[in-house]
Formats: sequence, C-alpha cells, structure tokens
Amino acid sequence: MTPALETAAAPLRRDAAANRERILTAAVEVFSASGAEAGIDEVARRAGVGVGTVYRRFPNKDALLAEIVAQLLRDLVTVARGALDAAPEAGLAAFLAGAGELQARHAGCLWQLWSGGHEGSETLRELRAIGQQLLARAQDAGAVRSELVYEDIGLLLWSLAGVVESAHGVDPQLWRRTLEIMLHGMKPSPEKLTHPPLPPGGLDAVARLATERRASGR
Amino acid sequence: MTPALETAAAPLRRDAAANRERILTAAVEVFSASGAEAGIDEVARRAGVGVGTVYRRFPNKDALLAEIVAQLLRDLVTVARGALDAAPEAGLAAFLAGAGELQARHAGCLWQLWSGGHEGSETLRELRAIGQQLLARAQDAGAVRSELVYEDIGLLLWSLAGVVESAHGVDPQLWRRTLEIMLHGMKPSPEKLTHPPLPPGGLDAVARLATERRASGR
DNA sequence: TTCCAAGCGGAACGCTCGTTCCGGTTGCGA
DNA sequence: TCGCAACCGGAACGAGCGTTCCGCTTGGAA
Repeated sequence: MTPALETAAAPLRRDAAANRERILTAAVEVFSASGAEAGIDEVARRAGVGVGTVYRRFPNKDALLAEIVAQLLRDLVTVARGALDAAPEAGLAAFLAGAGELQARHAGCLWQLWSGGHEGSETLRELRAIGQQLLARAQDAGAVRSELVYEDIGLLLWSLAGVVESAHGVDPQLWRRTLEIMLHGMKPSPEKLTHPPLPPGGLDAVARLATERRASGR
Repeated sequence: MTPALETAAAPLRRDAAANRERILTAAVEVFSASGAEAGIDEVARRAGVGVGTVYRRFPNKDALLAEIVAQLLRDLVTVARGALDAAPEAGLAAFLAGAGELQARHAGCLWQLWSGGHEGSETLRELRAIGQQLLARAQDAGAVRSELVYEDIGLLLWSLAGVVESAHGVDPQLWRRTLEIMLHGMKPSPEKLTHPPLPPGGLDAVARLATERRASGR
C-alpha cells in the first residue's frame, strides 16, 4: 500500500514486488481460512510461488505475520481517524464496528494482533491516542459510562475477536450482535462497574505476558 | 471424581489410579500456564511420571484434553444447577460468574471446550437445558432483554474466554469487569438488538466448523 | 541485443513433538 | 512369602513444518 517506505533500501524488481503482494494476499486468505498454524507451503501454493520466494521476501513466518498485522494496525488507525468525523456520541461505536469488520477480514491473525511484539510501535501509540479521544468525546456527550478507560476498549475488541474467529463460518456478521450487547452495556447507568479496570498501559503488559506464555509453551 | 464410571471396565491398580489423577492435575496446570500447545513431556515431568505412563492412561493428547474438558463441562453443569437456586433475576448472572471462574481455572483448554467434538454429549445437552431455563426465568423476571436466546449466552461465554486467557497474567479477575459490561448490556431496553441471533443449535455448527478449520490448517 | 544481479521453484535438511516400545519394577491376590 | 499381570520410565522413532540451498530463469540497464 505504501511501497515507497519499503523500497527505501533497494527498489524491488517489478515481478518481485508483484509477488510480494500476492504472497501477502494469499497469506491473509489462508490464515483466515485455516488459522495461523497453516503452513508456509500452503501460502506459497495459494500465491502461485515457491516457498523459496516467500522466504526471500520475508525472513521467516513470524515476519510475514508481523507484516500482515502491521497493515491491519494501520487500517485500524485509519478507521479510528474516520470515526473522529462522526458525531461525538457515535464516534466510538463507529470505530468499534469498523474494527470488528477489519478483524473479521483477518481471522486467524488476531492473536498476533493483540499479543504481537509491537508494544513500542508508533502506530499503536497513535491508535491509543485516537481511541482515548473517541472515548473521551463519547463520555462528554453522555453516551458512554464515565468509568470506562481506554484499556476497556482494547479488551472488548479482544473479546470480540473470539466471536469473530469462531462464528466466522456460520454467520460472518454475528460479532455485530455481540457488539450491540457490549455497546448497550457501555452506556451510562447509575449502577457503576465495580471491578477495577486495567491500569493505564496495561494492555502492553497483557501482550507481553501472552507472548511469554506462548514461548514457554514450546 | 466419579471413578466408578471409568473403573467399570477394569479397576485400576492403586498407584495407577493415583498417577491418573496426578496427570490430569498437572495437565490443567501446564496447559493453563503455557497453553494447550505445551508438550506431553512437560505434563509428564510436572506429574512426576514418564511420558509412557501418560500414554498408557490416555490414548493420545487429544484424549487427555478431552477428559479435562469433559470434567470442566460437568463442573459447568453443577454451577448451572446451583444457579437455579438463586432468585430468578439473579440466576443467570450467577451462572455466568461461576462459568467465568471455571474458565479462569482452565485457561489454555478453552478452545477445546467450545470447539471440541462433544456436540452430541449428554452433558452438553443438559447444560443447554439448564441454561435455557435460567435465561427464561431471568426474562420472565424482567431482568434480561427478551430478544436474547440461549446461543447468545454461549457466545458471551466464548468471548469472555478471550479476556480470561489473555489478561490472566496481569489481572486474573479482569474478566469480571468485561462480564459486568456484558450483563448491563443484557438488560431490557427499548432499543432492541438488530442483528439476528444464531439459530437454535447454532453453537454446534460453530463448534463443528471450528474443528474442521483447525484440521484443514495442518 | 547482451549480460548479470536479482529472482525463482522446490528438493532436502533438521528440529520439535506426538507416539511407540521394551527392559525393569511393583501392587496385590493366592 | 511368591508370582505375575499390570505398571513404570524414558530412549527412540517418525511425521510435519519452518527454513535453507542451489541450479535455472528473467527483468531491465547499458
């Protein structure tokens, strides 16, 4: 999408650049159909290239997944920016709906999205900044309960991911219903939430631990 | 827990029976600490036995996981039964809270819980029957929106599982906050949910597809 | 048109992990 | 106490998958 950035080092030959895109597209399709445990050969076959080609473009499978997730993260920021244009009381809901759609298109990579190693990334920081803004606006407009913090948004998206991944084959839109329930639950109410939220920046800690946990499992 | 059932075929020698329990306990600990991808040797080491012993008791890894999940399912039924004793407007919430706790104690096995191959199991049928009863009571008492169906409950638990698994290391109780939001969202409101629910029995279809998806990934 | 750096396919390698196998050990009925 | 069927530990095997390697092909600058 923004080839100008990658080509900084050395402009890819035209066929190579095209293959890179084919590989990324195929990978999203394969992973979303079979989960991220799908083999590289599967991705290569789908892209119509050999495994060697995949490995010349991406140093390893994790890097391939990371690139997909990075793109997804950028798209999330775009969606969030768009939601800033909506009315204050609707912006947060619009973002969550958009994020749900993006997640639905990337089933299989969602674990890497929320637990990947991009804690320090600029994109993630930007997403947080805009998300906090959307939340604050919705709260000021009286559309969302004041106890909510940004970390709650992240967790809701993460739990939505479960529905997205599991129900994808039966009703690819089912997550919308779960989201509706969550949105209702986020509205202001005299009955406050009692369990404390994650501390600020807590999502990073969650991501870090999830990665470690995975590592210790092998 | 109910050894009388398993011993129907041939009573286990005392040390063998003890080892079986040690293995199950160790497996829950290991899987919940490192995910279900943890190796059998890890489980065996934790249980203080050799891998051979694990395999004499359980034909393969899937069977070990299945036994854990079967026990978890039985515990869920117990919790659900207990919730029937609560006031009609509180029973469903009590069940969900209890189910959350059980899930928290079995992080790592939750995927197998919701996608395992026990679609036809008697326990699952019983869970559904009680769950439907809890839901109907809550609806009759005016505590829960009338559009909700049993399948929504299953999906909410499944999405809760995501929070349980991911946030476990940072705040093992954090799922309670997400559940609170969900519970608020489940309350009656003039603004009805618009996206249609899963059809009756739809959870089985979800489970079946999830299993296939996994299989095609290998 | 020529030439070669860059690219390509896919066979082969090695590591991980589930599973099997076997020689030694032990609970427990007689 | 004796004898053996059941049990035990852990080395070894094999399948699957990520990764590497190498001989052939090709885009595109000169």
